[in-house]
Amino acid sequence: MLQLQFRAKQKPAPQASNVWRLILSANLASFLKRIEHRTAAMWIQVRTMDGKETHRIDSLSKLTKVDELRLKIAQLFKVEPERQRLFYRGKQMEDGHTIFDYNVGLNDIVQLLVRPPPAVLPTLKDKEAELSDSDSGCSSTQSESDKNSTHGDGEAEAQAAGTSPQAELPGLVHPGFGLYKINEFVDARDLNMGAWFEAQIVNVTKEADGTDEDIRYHVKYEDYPENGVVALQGKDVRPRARTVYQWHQLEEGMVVMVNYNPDEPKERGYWYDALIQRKRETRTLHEIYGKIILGNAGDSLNDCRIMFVTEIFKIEAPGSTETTEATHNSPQKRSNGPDCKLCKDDPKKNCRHCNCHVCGVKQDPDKQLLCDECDMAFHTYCLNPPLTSIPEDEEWYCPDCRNDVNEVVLAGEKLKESKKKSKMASASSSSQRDWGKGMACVGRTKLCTIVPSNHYGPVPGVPVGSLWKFRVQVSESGVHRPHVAGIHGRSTDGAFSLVLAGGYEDDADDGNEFTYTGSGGRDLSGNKRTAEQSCDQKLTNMNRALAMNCNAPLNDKRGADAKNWKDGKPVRVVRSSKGRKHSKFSPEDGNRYDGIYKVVKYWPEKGKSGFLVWRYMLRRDDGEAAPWTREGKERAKKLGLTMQYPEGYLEAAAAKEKEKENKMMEEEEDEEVVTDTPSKGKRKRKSQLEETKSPAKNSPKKVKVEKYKLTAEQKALIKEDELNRKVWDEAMESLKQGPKFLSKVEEVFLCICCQEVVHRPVTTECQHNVCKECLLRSFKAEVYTCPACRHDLGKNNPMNVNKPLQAILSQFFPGYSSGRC
DNA sequence: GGGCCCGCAGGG
DNA sequence: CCCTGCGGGCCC
Repeated sequence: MLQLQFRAKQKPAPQASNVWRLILSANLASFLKRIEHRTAAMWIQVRTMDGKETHRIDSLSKLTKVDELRLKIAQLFKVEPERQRLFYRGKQMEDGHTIFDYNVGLNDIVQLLVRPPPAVLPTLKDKEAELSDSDSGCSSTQSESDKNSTHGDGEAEAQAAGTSPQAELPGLVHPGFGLYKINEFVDARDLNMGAWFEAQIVNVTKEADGTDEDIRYHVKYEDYPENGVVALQGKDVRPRARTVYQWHQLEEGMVVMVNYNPDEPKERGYWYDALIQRKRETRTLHEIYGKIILGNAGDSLNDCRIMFVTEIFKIEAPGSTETTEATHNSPQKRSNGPDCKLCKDDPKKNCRHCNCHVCGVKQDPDKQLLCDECDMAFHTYCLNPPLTSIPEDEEWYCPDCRNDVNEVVLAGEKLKESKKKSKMASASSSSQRDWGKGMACVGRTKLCTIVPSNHYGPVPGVPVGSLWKFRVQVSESGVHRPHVAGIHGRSTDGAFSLVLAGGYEDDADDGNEFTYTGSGGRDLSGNKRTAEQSCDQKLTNMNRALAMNCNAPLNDKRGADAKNWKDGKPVRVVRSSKGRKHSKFSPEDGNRYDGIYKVVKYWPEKGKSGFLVWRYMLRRDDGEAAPWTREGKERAKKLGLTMQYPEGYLEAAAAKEKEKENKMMEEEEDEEVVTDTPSKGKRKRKSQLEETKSPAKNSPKKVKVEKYKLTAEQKALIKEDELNRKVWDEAMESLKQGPKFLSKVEEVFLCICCQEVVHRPVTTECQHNVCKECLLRSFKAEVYTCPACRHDLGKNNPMNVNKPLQAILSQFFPGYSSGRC
């Protein structure tokens, strides 16, 4: 069964480099000390299409150009830049753009497809050469067919002139074996590119004593008569696709046939099989992302946006053509399909999509200009000012596209600038500064799903004393989600968490109790995140949210004191090492979760700045010992709580360190040659590194982790869940790993469809757990098999919710079901 | 060491 | 969509 690569953010297990392995086994503490203030820059993963080879590429910036990336790839994969085709989320990456342009995130995977060596490339024009990388010769260019379908009036002609299967309909002849009859309309695969084309069986043959596998179907491709007749095996032929899925029938995990263009992902392309990986739906937007299956070698493109979601076909089962209606009568041609999806080609309807983009009126097609950028049509007389004649230039851009100089410049390139990006500071700023390295501007690579973002109280599995190097990791853990902001909350509800980072001098902290200052009252112009206090704060937004936690009616004039402070809403508190200047309770490094606090009172006051600020007093109310107490320290030791770094961060930092050492060595050698006076200082450094690398010595102390303790009730529920005995056995193995046990439970009870912990779980007879909701969706789409293993579940499956499992999961992850059906 | 200023996430 | 923000790395 295929393992879904979910959300494209799921990271592969890092492949520890040799350097790293050595360093791991050496003196970790001294190494960390050395790199702790060194930035790891940015890193990503590059993987070959077949998934067989993966390398981490270090020392990148988001501003690194694709060209430079190729050089690094060339070193690691031994593939010349010219032969690298790089794909990210289905887009082919082109030189001249940055990896930021393609939205490549930290530790994301870029796919590498290796072109055949230049010698075997036929000498074609550029565009065709590009296509023929994978093309076997079914090569009318795609752009050609596109053009046909955009010229409204030429269409009828083109269709009439094309092969019309209806015209002379030869009868079906059954050869006596095989699944398809002679003259039957089928889809046939192009073996090289993996796409499916409409074809017709002209003959079926089999060797005298051959088996079914030896049957050859001789087909001719309808649109490529020049290819002649091709003999194909059964697996490369199938009944002509005839069922279009409705939007609601599509779901993650289905394998379907879609139209996709690997070279121009936004354009119409060929028909490929695809595994649906993600389905997104908002009020205005329907998106499907899938893994495009390219060829026999198993090559595939991950996470490709399918542009034509209204033309997703069911893959017909082999030989399922007994109801020969569809295959005998004129099957509708897919690629030439005229339809404007908006007006359904109704000639009486005005349509701004397939006709004049200004008036939509379907008249004067000969006076409609097509924009070379957006492909929309415009009546010459609808333009402002109107054009009196057709312009002579080859290219013409409509007013919308022409106004934006950037877009025109980019036209014809592989990447179209997104509106969002064009509004970003980096698009307009002329600054030469490289902001793209390190952790300042990266996004999350994980999302906490075990509690919703509006969850109050502790996050299950995250003990007091947990320590993260960067705020973005605290966000990923679910403890404090905003990247920068100090308070997370909703003004109509309350605050969920806050961070003490010494941002406000007024604040005082004695561990169990601290005062905190609200946000706002600062001038953030100039794209800043913090600034001097420059006007009064108001009790709105996050300030109001935090006030809502206080057990007292809200008062935005004078503040309020809690009646019973412990009855207020709980706030998760994180202390950052930045608070050290003012508070000795801050951690030495990173960000530490210190437990639950409550708002005792809040009031407005004139701050040191002279402006009014809102102030809050919070007091600790948590059963777990505070990290700075002796008990808390012991507990942290038992649980093995150590600084957590982003995945791949230390490896990347180690690699960078090594690179630096190498460079230093080179320089040193140069010096030696020239001056013959080796620098002792540098020599010393090198030998220190060798020491650090040498194994055996100082292997890190094994920390004994406290076992995760199950309550009697939890034990009973697990026992009651007999259907999952094996799964629980596996999970219980992790009890000895303390808090990691909960991660294990999360992992083994992940729903294969939605990739979250199963909710209202149905345990199938094939021993898999799926959310009832997900299973219902599948059945609604008439897919009656197990989403995990495709075992037939039967149309009338009772879908009983596994009650003990639901109960135990709710205990481990309280609140995880909120927001789910 | 200190000023500058970037994307990202989240709320509204 | 726009606004906000107790990060974090660059560059002087």
